[in-house]
Amino acid sequence: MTGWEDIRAEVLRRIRARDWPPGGMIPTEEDLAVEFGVARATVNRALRDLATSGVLERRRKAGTRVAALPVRKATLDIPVIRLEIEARGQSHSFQVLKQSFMEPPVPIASRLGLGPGFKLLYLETLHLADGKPFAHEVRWLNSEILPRPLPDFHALSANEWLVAHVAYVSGDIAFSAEGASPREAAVLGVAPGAALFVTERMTWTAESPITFVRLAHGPGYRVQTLV
Amino acid sequence: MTGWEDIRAEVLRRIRARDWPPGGMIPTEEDLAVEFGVARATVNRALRDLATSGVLERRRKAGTRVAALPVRKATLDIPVIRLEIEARGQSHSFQVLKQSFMEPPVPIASRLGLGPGFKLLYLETLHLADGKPFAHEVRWLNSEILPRPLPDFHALSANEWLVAHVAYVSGDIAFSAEGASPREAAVLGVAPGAALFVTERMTWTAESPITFVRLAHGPGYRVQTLV
DNA sequence: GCGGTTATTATGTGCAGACATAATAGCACT
DNA sequence: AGTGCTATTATGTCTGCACATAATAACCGC
Repeated sequence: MTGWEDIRAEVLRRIRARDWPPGGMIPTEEDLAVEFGVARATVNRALRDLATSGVLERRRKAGTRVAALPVRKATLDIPVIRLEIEARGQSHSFQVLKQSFMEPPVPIASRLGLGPGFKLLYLETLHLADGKPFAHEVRWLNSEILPRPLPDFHALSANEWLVAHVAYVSGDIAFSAEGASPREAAVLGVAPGAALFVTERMTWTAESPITFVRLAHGPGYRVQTLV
Repeated sequence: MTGWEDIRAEVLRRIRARDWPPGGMIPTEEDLAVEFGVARATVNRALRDLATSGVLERRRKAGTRVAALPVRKATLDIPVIRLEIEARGQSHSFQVLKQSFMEPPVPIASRLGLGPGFKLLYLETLHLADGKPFAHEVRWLNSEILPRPLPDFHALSANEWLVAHVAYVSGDIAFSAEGASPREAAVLGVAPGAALFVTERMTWTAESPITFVRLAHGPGYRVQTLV
């Protein structure tokens, strides 16, 4: 009956009821274990979970306190774009607009840690939801990690091919808002300068960069999450 | 020497090295426990952690498999705006531009689940970083949950006052890109229609809405996270 | 007082064993 | 074949105990 989730819920209730006010200390794991009649490990699991979600702050010896200014940790699911569109009940398709092998612009090369003269595979793709423009994708790919002959990115999106075939190690994601460039405006069918939701991703293996992607989403795009 | 984090690292290495390919099954916890010479609970901790970050998919009896299309779970820290600015080494200040008591527009009222005629406290605030406009905040507050007399939101921002005094239960956050309204453009000092990064939050107690906030961030604002 | 060493303490993590639970696979019966 | 029960199995979680670790508190010599 009293699992660690029940304990977590009860602790959360006391915090929200201000039994344990923000910034205040709460009892030790051992005290709570006695009170709830469970093992300390069970209390630990509950409190650890609340700590990772930003509700509690824990330090050895110092004890556990309720976060004064809780840093809300929102967990965003970032699915493959095809699944994102299909989850809305729409059908996904895409067109490869451009494909070439060339030197990237300096800012991108430097962010990927590449010296001058290093050429990358450039791919420009338009993603469609129910046939209507959904997002504009610009991608730079390290061709050294690709097999020969090059895979056919017209058949399977570069994203999904990479997920299936290339071991990644690390990466980062950034979100921002940017005005549509003339090119983006034309491709997405919006006015130049229109506000686009942009996500940029970089991924790496242990040694070398894999890819840089910039996805520009048309108006109305929202990323949402519960807290 | 072999803690659960080492096991997690080794499992991740094998996944990324394609020893265990996407979509494939991995050995049972018990087998791995024997192989690594640790208790099953330790393996469980490692695999559970990888499952919550989207790398593994686990089901009872069915076993554990490597996610075929890993849904990257990016965890965003959403701090109080003051801390966000101070973390950049800038100083935070704010101005309350408007404060009144009135009926919210229909879309906001309906999203908060309020009937017609229900009045809310309206607060419009400009947040500054080193004295320069940083974000424009529009907030609707359920005045029924506020003490009388009303707290002075000129001294302490509404956000921080709420965090310190009101028990919340649930909420959601959404991110989008929107063109600057004339009002926003004037206040933030940007051109009308300029792309703004907008975050909208709603929070609730168990019974009633607490607040709706819309934060419009000026150009250059980015939300970033490692994966 | 002051600075540095030592003891104490709360959390972090480990182990072995146990039972719970969900989902599959196999079997029996129609 | 199809259906429904049962056995099996991998993960989920709990207990009780142990030791590790980090940070505070107490102490001591000067």
